[in-house]
Amino acid sequence: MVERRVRIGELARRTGVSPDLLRAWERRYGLLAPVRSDGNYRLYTPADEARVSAMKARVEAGVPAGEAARIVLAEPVLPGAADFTAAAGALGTALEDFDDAGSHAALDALLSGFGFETVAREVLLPYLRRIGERWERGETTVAQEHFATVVLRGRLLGLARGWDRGTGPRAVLSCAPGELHELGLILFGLALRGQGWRITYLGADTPLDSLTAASRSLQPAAVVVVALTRGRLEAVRAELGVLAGEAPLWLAGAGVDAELAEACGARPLHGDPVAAAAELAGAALPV
Amino acid sequence: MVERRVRIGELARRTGVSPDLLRAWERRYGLLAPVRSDGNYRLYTPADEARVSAMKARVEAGVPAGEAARIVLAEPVLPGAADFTAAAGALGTALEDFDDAGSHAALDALLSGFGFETVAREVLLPYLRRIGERWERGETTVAQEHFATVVLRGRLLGLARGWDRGTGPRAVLSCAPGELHELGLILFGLALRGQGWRITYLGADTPLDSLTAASRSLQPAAVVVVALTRGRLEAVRAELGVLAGEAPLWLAGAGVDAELAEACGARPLHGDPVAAAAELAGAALPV
Amino acid sequence: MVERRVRIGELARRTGVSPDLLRAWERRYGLLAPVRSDGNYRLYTPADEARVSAMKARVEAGVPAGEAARIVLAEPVLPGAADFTAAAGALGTALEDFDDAGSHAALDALLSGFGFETVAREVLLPYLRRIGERWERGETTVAQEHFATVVLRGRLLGLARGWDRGTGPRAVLSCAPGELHELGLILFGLALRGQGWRITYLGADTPLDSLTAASRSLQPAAVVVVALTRGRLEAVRAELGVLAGEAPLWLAGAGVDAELAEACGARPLHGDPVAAAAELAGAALPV
DNA sequence: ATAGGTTTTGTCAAGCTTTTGTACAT
DNA sequence: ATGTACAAAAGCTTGACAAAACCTAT
Repeated sequence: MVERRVRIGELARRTGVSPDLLRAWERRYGLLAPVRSDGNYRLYTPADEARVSAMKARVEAGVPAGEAARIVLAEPVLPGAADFTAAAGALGTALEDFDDAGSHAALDALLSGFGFETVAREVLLPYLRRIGERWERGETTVAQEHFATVVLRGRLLGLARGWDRGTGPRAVLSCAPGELHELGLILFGLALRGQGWRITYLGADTPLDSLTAASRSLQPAAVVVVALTRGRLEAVRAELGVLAGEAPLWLAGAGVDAELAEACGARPLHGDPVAAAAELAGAALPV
Repeated sequence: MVERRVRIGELARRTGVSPDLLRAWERRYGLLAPVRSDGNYRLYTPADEARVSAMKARVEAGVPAGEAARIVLAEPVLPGAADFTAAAGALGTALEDFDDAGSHAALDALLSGFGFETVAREVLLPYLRRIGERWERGETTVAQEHFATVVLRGRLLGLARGWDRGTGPRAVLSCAPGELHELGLILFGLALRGQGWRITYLGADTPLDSLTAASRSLQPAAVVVVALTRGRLEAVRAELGVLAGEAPLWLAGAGVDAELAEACGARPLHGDPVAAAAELAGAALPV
Repeated sequence: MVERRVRIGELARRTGVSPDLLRAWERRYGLLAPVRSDGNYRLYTPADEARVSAMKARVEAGVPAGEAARIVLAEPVLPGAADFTAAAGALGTALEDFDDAGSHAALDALLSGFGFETVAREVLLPYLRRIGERWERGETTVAQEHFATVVLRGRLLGLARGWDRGTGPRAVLSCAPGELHELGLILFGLALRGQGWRITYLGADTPLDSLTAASRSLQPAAVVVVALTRGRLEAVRAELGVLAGEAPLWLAGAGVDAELAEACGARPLHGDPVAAAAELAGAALPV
């Protein structure tokens, strides 16, 4: 295993603790003992990052720095998977570090210790939200977001294997034409699968006629179209209306509102993907 | 295989890294070792391009260039395609070595690459069969088998989480009293879940009154009792008869034959757990 | 366990009692006896915070300060949590109803909100104790207990994933031959993992030769054997003596007493699984 | 409650070194 | 293409400082 090591400035950026303070914590409390590069630069590992984050959290909670350091140092270096927040933090760190193996390990720990819905709601959705916000503020690099997306999508699709089998009601899922963000849609599908539904997944940027063809051929109990911006749906408002005439159509995502849904003859889903899946499962069955 | 090779300008254009910098990375960190053309031009392969992209992504994420190069060079050029037999072999080795984490990693590789039913049929069932044969021949249990059973059981129960949700028919699964081998029953449950059923799992060594109580409370579409030896079932033949009177009872495992099942008023299931699950799903639904 | 301690200002902010008054209560009534830091600062524990809150509530209710202090000092310190009891109750209900998914959801809520050790101590151990008492009184097993045990076991083994990784000392855990109650052993393993140990888990009903083989192959810092009844251990007393000769052997569970342990050349562990893990971690390390 | 002294802790400065992308001459 | 050079950015160490928080005693 090759350690991912960063210098003090990067650690400072990631943790929000200034380089000066990091050095002070090292000098005064022995909080960190980074190895040095040839040029005598400090090199920090992800475990160090976890320590600093823990320290910072305690200090912000009002614990004196010296005490916080004592506590952090007394804790085992490797927290067991039994610790939810630690595992969630490890996932974030691994994704930031382009650490493919580490990301998978952290996800494994989370998913084997906790239910999928909890992991989705408490870890994955907040992470997606954070990426979105950072992207808006221009803080995250394209490469980083891309890496995280690829890792998560691959992993979630792995979980999704065989999700179209069984005897439950069937749902056909797609992103609106032009809409490329599909992680939320996959989470939605997995949550719905957890309720016993069968999923037919068409993925990102699905042309409306593909969707209509699938709908005609499968006669699903629900057709779901997701869009993060309103424009994507308005552009195909007419076709959606046609589709709604022949299948139970649901619209989801931030680009949806009640007015638009009604205009299409569709029904809106609300909230995050996990909540929306519960809403659909509750509402569609009695029909 | 003839490599498609490009010159430095083209590589720079593709990766967004200037030619000067590419040369600097080669000189300082040995990141690349391109072959030379007749005119002493550098010629790069797709693997080189992958290296440069990985390097660039890390540097943009804040990792110092020297560190990034060290990491990129330490990684295998192409992450080996998941090879089924290799992963299966790794699983066997890890289980022999009492290596919990290694076993999980191997199982992860198998399950993320090949789907549950394949893994069950090609790896887990043969393993169970081998244990069963040894046991039949009266060979003393090999020490590692105990560990392996515990690891696999924990892992499969992890896959099983939430398997009673949904709208499908419900099955209540149990081992006969005294029967401790439950791996097969878990595989059976997972295969049945794959068919859309809901599973209530009572596990090894289930007292008959526990089973009867669960059956009354849940009114399942099937109650399944497993035993590897005939004696376990004969010992509770009377109670099984009572249970069969109030619920659809199925018997499975090597300890079952048609005569015994009939005598109890139950129906037999045949073959390995995956096959038996298919049989139950096919036979129980039309009822 | 490392205490989280705060200084007087933070305690004042948290309780709404001024630093001056806190010092006065200490001087006049001996309400608190905080330890001092190197620089002679007072350091308060969460128990102190509970005391101050109780004191404040009484004073505001009109009780004279001296009287209030006397009452508070006579009371045991117990921090309560309403959220916690609600989630614990939901778990109990779901387990009673054979509701697998509901049980997992309740466990998710507990584990992600309160941390493993708290949940173990406040929910799971009392549950085990209740089962144990019923069993001792010879009451027939309630059907639900069987289901509950299976669910909890699967869940805890999920949390245990990867618990043999890391660099800490290694422990090999097993139930004595014939001993089928393994929930306590898993809790013990998880608590020990929380102390930084690596765990190799052999589970219920472990033949002595399996245990010996694992011990020889892994050379652990501790081998632990659990039994709830004394007979299980006496039946293998000779083999335990041999094992104790080649590895540090510890015995735990209600079936252990000092005399028996000494006769085997082993050392006894006391109290519930979490306490026993702390005992082992404290005693085995200096060796 | 105030006064006067001590401890804690985040921040800064000066002077020097290392890293790393880019530039230029041959 | 090669080899050398350069300069901006980032780091290192030592030492110090000052605001906030805390102590005791009156």
